Amino acid sequence: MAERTAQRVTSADVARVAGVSRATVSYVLNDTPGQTISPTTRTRVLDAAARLGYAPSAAARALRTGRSDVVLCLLPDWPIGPEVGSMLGNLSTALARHGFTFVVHPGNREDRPISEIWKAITPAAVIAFADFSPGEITAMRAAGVALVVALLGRGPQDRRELEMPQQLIGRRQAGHLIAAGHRKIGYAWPDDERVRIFAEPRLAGVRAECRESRVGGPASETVALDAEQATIAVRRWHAAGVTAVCAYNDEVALAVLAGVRLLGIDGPAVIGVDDIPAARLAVPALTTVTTDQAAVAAYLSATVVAAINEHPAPTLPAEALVHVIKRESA
Amino acid sequence: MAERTAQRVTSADVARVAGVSRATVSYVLNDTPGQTISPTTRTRVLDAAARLGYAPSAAARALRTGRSDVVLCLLPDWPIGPEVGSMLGNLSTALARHGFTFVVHPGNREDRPISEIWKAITPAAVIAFADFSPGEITAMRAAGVALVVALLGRGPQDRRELEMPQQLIGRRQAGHLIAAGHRKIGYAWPDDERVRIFAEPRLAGVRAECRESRVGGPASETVALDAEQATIAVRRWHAAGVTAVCAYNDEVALAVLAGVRLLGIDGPAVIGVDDIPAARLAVPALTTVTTDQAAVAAYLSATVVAAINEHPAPTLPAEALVHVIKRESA
DNA sequence: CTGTTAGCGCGTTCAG
DNA sequence: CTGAACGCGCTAACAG
Repeated sequence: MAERTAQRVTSADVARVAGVSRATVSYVLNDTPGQTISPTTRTRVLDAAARLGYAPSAAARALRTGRSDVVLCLLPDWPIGPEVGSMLGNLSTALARHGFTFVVHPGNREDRPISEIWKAITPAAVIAFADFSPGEITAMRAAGVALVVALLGRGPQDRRELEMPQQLIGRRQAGHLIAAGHRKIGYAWPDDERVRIFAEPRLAGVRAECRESRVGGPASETVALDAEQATIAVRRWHAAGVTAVCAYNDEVALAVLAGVRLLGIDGPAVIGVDDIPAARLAVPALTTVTTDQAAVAAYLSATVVAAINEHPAPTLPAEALVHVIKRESA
Repeated sequence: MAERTAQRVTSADVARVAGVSRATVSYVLNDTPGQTISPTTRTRVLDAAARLGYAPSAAARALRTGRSDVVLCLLPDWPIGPEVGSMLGNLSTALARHGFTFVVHPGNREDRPISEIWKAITPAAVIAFADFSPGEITAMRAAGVALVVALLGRGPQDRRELEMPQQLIGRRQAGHLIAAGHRKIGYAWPDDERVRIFAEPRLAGVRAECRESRVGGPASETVALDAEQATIAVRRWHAAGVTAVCAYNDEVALAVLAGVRLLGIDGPAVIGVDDIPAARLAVPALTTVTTDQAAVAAYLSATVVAAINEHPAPTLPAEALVHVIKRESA
C-alpha cells in the first residue's frame, strides 16, 4: 500500500486532469480579461479544480505579482476592549467582501521592529493606530506595500483617519452636558500614558465644543481607576465649581462616580464613552456616548480599497457616527 | 535624472555589491550549517546587505520552503475583552522570541470559509478557539500547516489546551465560596450563546467542586446584562436558599449585584471572573478570579513551538494559574 | 575549506 | 490555447 503523502494540489495537477496547459488553468481561474476560453474547456478546468480541491499557493502568487491580498493591522500595546474588537471584526468583514484577508498583529512594538512583521506577511496595505517613522514608510513602500494608514498620531505628514471620529466623541459629550445647562465642564483624563493617542483628540473635541459655546473650558484632572484616588479629582472639580464631567471612557467615568459616592457629595454629572456593559449596571446608570463601529469599519475599508485601486478616498459620514445614550448620570 | 523607482532589494543585488554569488549570500545570511565561509567574505556580504537594507522576500522563502514563520490565530465572533487581548499580546511576544510572527484574524467565520484565510497566509500553525471539522484539519495538514490547535471545544480528537484553565476558574470560584461557609451555590449563566464554549467548562468546574465538597450543586440561572431582568434570577436563588453565586464573568456578576440592589434584599455573595476595571469600582467591590494570562501565553507558545519542532508538548502549570481577588462581594 | 552553478517551487503572463 | 520565462530564495552537486 502506497504511502498517502498528502501532497499539495498545484495548478499543474489541475492542468493534467483537465487535459490543458497550466496557462489555461490560470486564465480560467482568474477570468483573465483579453483571453477567450471556450465554455467546454472552462468547464473542464473548473471541474478538475473543484474535484481536486485546488487552492492556489498564496506564496507563489505573492511572489509573482509582488503583492498579497492581505491587509495588516498593527495594534498598539494598550489593552483593546470589545469596542475596538468589534470594529476590527467589522473591518475584516468589509475587506473580505473586496477580496482582502484582514489580519491583526497584537504584539508590542518593542518586541521586534515592525519591519519584521510586514516582511513576513507582504501585505497589500498596513494600518496602524500610531505614527510610523518616515523611514518605516519609505521602507514599506519600497517593499511593495501599497498603502500605509496611521489612524491617529501627531505627525503632520500622516493621514489620520480616526482623528475626526475621536474628536467627535468629545464634542458630543460636551454638547450633551452644555445642552443640559451645565456651564462649567471638567475632563477626566485617563491614568494610562498608552491611551494618550486617543485621549488627546477626545479632549480637543471637548475643548472645541466648550469654546464655541462660550462655556468654562474643560478643567482636566487625571483619574486613576480607583475610588479612593478619584476623590482627589472630584474634590478639585467641586472646589472649582465644575458641575459636569466628560470622562475619557466609561471606566474612568465609573471611577469618577465611585469617587463621588465615597465623598458622599451631590457630585457632578458624568458622561462616559463606549457603553460597556457595566455602564448600564452602575449606580447611577452611566450616561455615555457610543460610536457606530460598523460605520467606522465601512469607512476604513473603503479608504483602504480606494487607495489600493488608486481611487479617490471616500468621505466620513461624520454626523451619524456618534450617539449619546442618556441614562441617569448626566 | 533617472527615475527613482524604489525597487525591491533582492539577494542578487547583495551578491552583486558584495562581489559574490547569490548562493553565498544565502549561506552567510542563514548561517547555513555545513558551509564554511571566510570571515572576509562574510563581512562583505553582511555589509552589503546592511547598506542596501536587504530584506529577504517572505513570499519567495515561503514558496521555496513550503512554510512561513507565521502563526495564525482564528478568533471567534464573540466580543473579546482586554483579558484575551492581553493574552494574545503575550503570546505574540513569546512566539516572537522563537522567530515566529503571530497574527490574528478577527473575522466572523461566516464571512468566508476559514480555508480562504490560511490559504492566504500559509501559516506554520493555526490556533483556534472553537473546533475544526475533520475535513478542515485534513486540508490544512495537506497544505503544510504543521500544527492545528483547538483551544476549547468538544471533539475528543482535538487538543484542548485551554479546557483545564477554564475548569480551574470554576473550581476556584466555588472553592472560595465554600471555604467562606456557603453551603448552597448558584451559577449565573451568560445570556449569550456565543460564549457557551467558555461557560460550559467553567460551570463544570463549579459543579465538580460542589460535588467533591458535598455542597448543594450549582443552581444555574441565565442572567442578562440588565438589572431588571437579573432580579428574576436573584429571586429564584433567594427562594431556593442559595447564599452565594458564581458568575460566568465580572459583567454577569455586576448584573447580579444590580439585581440584588434593585430588590433591596440582603443578597447572595457574588464572585466574578476577569477582574475588569469596573469590578473594583462596583458597590460592593466585586470579588473575582483572574487567570495569569502571561503564564497561559507562555504555555501556548511552548506548545506551538514544540509541535512545530516535533518535540513533546509541555505541561500546563495548572496550580499557580488562577487567583482569587478578595473584595467585598464574597 | 570556499565558493559557484543550476534547478526547484508555483502561479502569472508574454509571445506565439 | 500553448510553450517558456519570470519572480526570489534555497540547497544539492560540484569545481577550485
